[in-house]
Amino acid sequence: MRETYTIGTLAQRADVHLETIRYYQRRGLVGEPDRPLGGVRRYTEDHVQRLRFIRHAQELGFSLDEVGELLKLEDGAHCREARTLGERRLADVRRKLADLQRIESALSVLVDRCGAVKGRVRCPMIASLQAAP
Amino acid sequence: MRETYTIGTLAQRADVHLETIRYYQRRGLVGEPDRPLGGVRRYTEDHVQRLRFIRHAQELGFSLDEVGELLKLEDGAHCREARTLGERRLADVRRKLADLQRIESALSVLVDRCGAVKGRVRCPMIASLQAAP
DNA sequence: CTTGACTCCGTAGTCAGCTACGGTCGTAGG
DNA sequence: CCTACGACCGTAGCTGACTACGGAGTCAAG
Repeated sequence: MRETYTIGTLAQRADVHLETIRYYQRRGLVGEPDRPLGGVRRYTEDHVQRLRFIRHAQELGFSLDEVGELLKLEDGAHCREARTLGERRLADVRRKLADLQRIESALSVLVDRCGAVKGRVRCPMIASLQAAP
Repeated sequence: MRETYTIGTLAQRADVHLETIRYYQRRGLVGEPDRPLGGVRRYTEDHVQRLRFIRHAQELGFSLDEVGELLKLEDGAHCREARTLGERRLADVRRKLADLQRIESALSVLVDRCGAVKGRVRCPMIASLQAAP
């Protein structure tokens, strides 16, 4: 028969903070098993899986709301919907990537110029921040 | 003589929300002029400049705490310190960039695979989220 | 001198994703 | 049976950067 865990053990096995599990339950991402007449809930390997699913999705940048959407497609039979979610995420990631790349190049120019400065010249980093709109 | 503005006008000229200015004041990023005996404070072009400085720094990814540090170097005479701040920021930006790039490539592979799927095969996106740790 | 727009000020709410606290109850080991 | 350790539960706090609200005061135009 299947092993079961209390919430603390589940937290350890899935490497997720206990309070985080309770938080996910409140958000409806993780189901709570019935508790036997005022007893203690027992979780199964399915719950471990689900917590891993959530973490994997988060690692790809999905928000918990989006994770909720993905969990509805858990049976793997709605690939088009999953793809749409992935595309949205990808678009967002690419936007952020472009932003960061602009920042990276601006910043590295400034840092380099600060390194090249000799004597009492106005600091290029500060000067750039003071520049017109 | 110099023009002065009330906070609302300052907000318009610097294109910053009025409450944001008050927030910056509380954080000590922007000084408040004395108010003449229970009257209304009057701001100058210097304040507009400072708000722009803050926005520029934020656009390079500096946090408001870091902006505070930068503002201490406003005279442009402490280039080494400014450079150090810039380097820290740059390191952080590059870390985030690397993270996002990993996400981008993982996600684009998955989206592509979802696009290539024919028939009733298990959705690659979902399958990947369900995969082992 | 009144009206109405604006300022001042403190406090509280927003977003996301947790994390913590504290009192009460269940339960496993000795 | 007693004692810990943990589960349960609601609620509150945290981060960062705002944004909103409400009541009192000020100021300029008409």
